[in-house]
Amino acid sequence: MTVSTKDRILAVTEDLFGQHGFSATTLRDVTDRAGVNLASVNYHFGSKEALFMEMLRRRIEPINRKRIELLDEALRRSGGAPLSLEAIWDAILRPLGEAVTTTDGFDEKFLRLISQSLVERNEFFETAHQQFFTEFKERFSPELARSLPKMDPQEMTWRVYFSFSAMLGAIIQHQKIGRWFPFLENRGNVDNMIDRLINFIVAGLTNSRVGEVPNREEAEVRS
Amino acid sequence: MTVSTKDRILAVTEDLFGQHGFSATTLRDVTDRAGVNLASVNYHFGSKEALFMEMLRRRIEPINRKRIELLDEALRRSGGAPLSLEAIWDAILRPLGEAVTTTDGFDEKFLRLISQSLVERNEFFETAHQQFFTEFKERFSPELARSLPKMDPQEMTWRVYFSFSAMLGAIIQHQKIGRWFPFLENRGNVDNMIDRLINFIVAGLTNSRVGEVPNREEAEVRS
DNA sequence: ATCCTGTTCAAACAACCGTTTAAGTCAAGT
DNA sequence: ACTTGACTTAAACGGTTGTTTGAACAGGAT
Repeated sequence: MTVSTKDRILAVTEDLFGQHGFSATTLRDVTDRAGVNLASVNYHFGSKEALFMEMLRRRIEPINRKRIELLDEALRRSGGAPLSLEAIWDAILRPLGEAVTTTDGFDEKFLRLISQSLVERNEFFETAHQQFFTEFKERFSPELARSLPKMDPQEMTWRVYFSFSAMLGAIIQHQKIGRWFPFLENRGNVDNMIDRLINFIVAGLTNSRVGEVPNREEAEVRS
Repeated sequence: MTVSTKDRILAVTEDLFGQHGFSATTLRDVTDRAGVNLASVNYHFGSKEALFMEMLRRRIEPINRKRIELLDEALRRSGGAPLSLEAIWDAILRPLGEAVTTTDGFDEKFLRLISQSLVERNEFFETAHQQFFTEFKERFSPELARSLPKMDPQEMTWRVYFSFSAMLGAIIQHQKIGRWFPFLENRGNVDNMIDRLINFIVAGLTNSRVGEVPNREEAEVRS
């Protein structure tokens, strides 16, 4: 089976963008590695920018579609009753987890691609992420509010922000996890990491303490 | 008072690197904006890479130095007794907070600089961050273990990883906070955000639940 | 006055960038 | 057989890149 020039270019672009970012990736790098002619990029995509936009769009859209699907499905099963925080964050994290999973663990190339796209200062890259967040605010935010009805909205917003920070930070830093914590078990198990991340996030969201940090010096005994 | 050519270059480099990253920042951009001659970069720093390394080194080193100082100080006050988790994370987060604070709130330029440096694939940039983590593992990690003596080391490591993810994610995503949550109060208050982040992290670290997510559908009632 | 050292300057260097061009290929449609 | 349209190709385009060069400048020491 032969792969089309277009797909060959897109595949290589994913790799190189994840490794070096937009500016440092040259079209000659892409076309040489893909084994296609330099001009075919401008022929099929119009420009370098359009190529990278198309590459990112193809990767991000399915994830967000799956997220909405999982949320709808959970709501259907609950009969419209408020969901558990675990179910909500499962719908957010599991499609992302699937997208970054290969047959043998994490897809480091794709993780780097996401990291780069989050930092890249470019109109499309920002609107692409912005688009997910409007979806999130409209669909997931009300569900979180229904599941934590007694929480102050301002406090809730901060905690949701930190939850997202933990999620995105975990992705961005993932390539360093092996170097930082070489003895960590289950490093390659995506579902295991997501389970642990959900536990961490839910604990932060349901924390009973509000306001300033007491910041006494001595430790209280904790289990 | 006149500012030296070297310092003028470094200041502009910080700005432009934060805005566009390493590759997309040209030396002509830097020297034009700084009002100095193009060749002065290679004269004072040797190369473009060396310039960016020096720029980052000058910014990161004081933060890590201050972190160790705060930890030592807290241990002196506690007489060597185990510290509260809040005190430990205060030592980690407060120097970072100071570094990204100007007279009127967050220093977005510097936040972007850190974000870029975390994703940039470059030998020095990686060893610079690596350096902090060896320091962290040798000094902060044992203190965390002393403060949570009953916790399984593997579980602890995962939670520390997520804590760092939340911290770095909060920095990287900070530029988007206004667009995502326009009605969020206290957005510009650095200390306030750090207080909230410490609460979030400590809740995640002290979470009593371990293992797989139960993931039932209906919400339990939470305060 | 002369030399020395550190710095600045305009100009040029070769290499590389994204994009365009025009000719060439090849299979399907008539 | 001929035409059409989609695609590929090598070569060139003008512009920009980081770096180097050698002359010019300034100020203190000899």
